[in-house]
Amino acid sequence: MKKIVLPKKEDFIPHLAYDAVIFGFNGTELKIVVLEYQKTHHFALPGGFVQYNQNLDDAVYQSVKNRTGLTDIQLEQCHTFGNQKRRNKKVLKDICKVHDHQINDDHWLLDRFISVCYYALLNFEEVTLQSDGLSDSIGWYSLDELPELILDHKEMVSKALEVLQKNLDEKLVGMNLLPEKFTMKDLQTVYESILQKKLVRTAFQRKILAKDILVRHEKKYTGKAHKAPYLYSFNSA
Amino acid sequence: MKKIVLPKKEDFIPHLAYDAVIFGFNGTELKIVVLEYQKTHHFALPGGFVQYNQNLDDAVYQSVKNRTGLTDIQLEQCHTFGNQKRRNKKVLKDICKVHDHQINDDHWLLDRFISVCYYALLNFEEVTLQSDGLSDSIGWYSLDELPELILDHKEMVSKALEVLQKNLDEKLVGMNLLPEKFTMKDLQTVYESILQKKLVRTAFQRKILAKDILVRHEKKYTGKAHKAPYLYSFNSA
DNA sequence: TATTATTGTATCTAACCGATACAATAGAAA
DNA sequence: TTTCTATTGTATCGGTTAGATACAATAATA
Repeated sequence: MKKIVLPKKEDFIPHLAYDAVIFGFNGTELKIVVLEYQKTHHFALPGGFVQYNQNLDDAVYQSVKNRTGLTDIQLEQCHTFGNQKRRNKKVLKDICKVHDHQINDDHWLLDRFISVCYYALLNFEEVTLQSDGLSDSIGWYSLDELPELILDHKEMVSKALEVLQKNLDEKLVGMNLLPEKFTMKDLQTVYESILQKKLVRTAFQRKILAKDILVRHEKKYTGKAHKAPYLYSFNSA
Repeated sequence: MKKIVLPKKEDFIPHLAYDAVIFGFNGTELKIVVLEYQKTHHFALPGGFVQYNQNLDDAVYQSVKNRTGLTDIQLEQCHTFGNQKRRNKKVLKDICKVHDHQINDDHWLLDRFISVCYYALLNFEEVTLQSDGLSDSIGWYSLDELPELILDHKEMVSKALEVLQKNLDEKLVGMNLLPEKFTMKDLQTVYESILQKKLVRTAFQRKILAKDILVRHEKKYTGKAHKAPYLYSFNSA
């Protein structure tokens, strides 16, 4: 078991954390990044702490970038969770125990934390997930197959999805979740997995085309025995 | 000039504040509460700090309650402002100077603060505004007659209004802004001042009545020479 | 060449909104 | 009392939009 190094108190604003619900689309369904603290069976959203000389937004962006290797990330703030019971006592102690690391009861990470939750949208295919210094494993999970998450992280996922749904029609959400070129069906599947309901194909196509946000390219021949769909890209770039 | 007492470091979570955009409706237009630190010409949103054993939401609620004397308040979180430049140095020093109060450069209130912004909706007529220990004056201001506000408080007002607009159709916003009984015109004026645009009278009435959220009561005779409108109340209580 | 699944688009209908019209007031003016 | 005026409540017409249905145009297979 590798030695772990906890974040140092003097580097970060105390009692303040952030967590990110990182959404990716694998072509079929929406997935989010969840990490597991090794051997402890504690699952959590990726998160971190804010340095004294760092903007909150930048801290979150850096963290998501480090976790995923990507720089093209759509970040939106969802909600700040400030319940006084938000503390990591058991989780952190378990982690330290597993790693044979001494931790005092008055360690700053055992205190109460306020956490600002963000969602991130990015291109699933380009991601290579990186574990961090706390030596955890990390992976993609479907929304309906999430493991039990620590603290209020489950609530964060709900809130993130809720905010994402509200933003869907005005924020060109597909842009960061899809590859450069995609079919109308791809886009519809993205919408359906975010809204968690089926959409009417013909009405969806009509509505999206009327928005005038797509450029139509060549057809995509999949080898299947039916009419080939057009490829599209977003024209807003 | 009265002696001031600054909040004590040991009572509150450092670097964490909240601010509230308190909306009231005076029958004609939307107003918000702004306070002025006496003689310093610094105007600010009412805000405060979170105690170690206090939920964030509760802290904000208590603060708004203390400022307004009301308990029936609709509170919604808008956004958390985390720019590293958010510090009150000049403002606080000016206040202390005016009050002949010594403050050290390393005072905790001079540090960087992250602030969680909320909006509050309440019944304008029932409010009696209370100044607080920092000995400031406090009053209602129209959105289009706001004085210059400290830090990013102007941005907070914009964000609050934006979130309020988004919530307008699903959150029964009128309930806390209007008295128990009100006319259709009153409700329409509330909607118009929030959305900052004129609405079509007949369509508005039709839409609201179709929602089935109002109970119709007796007519309201204003003494004017025209048909008297009905009074309504919300039925969701 | 016929078959099959899928795509792109047109058409029909129901719901909804803005615009318009108009009757029903409540009080003032004549 | 009668007339007048401003406002309110509601009905109706026309345009827009979404769901439902229909159907032609494929791309590969049988």
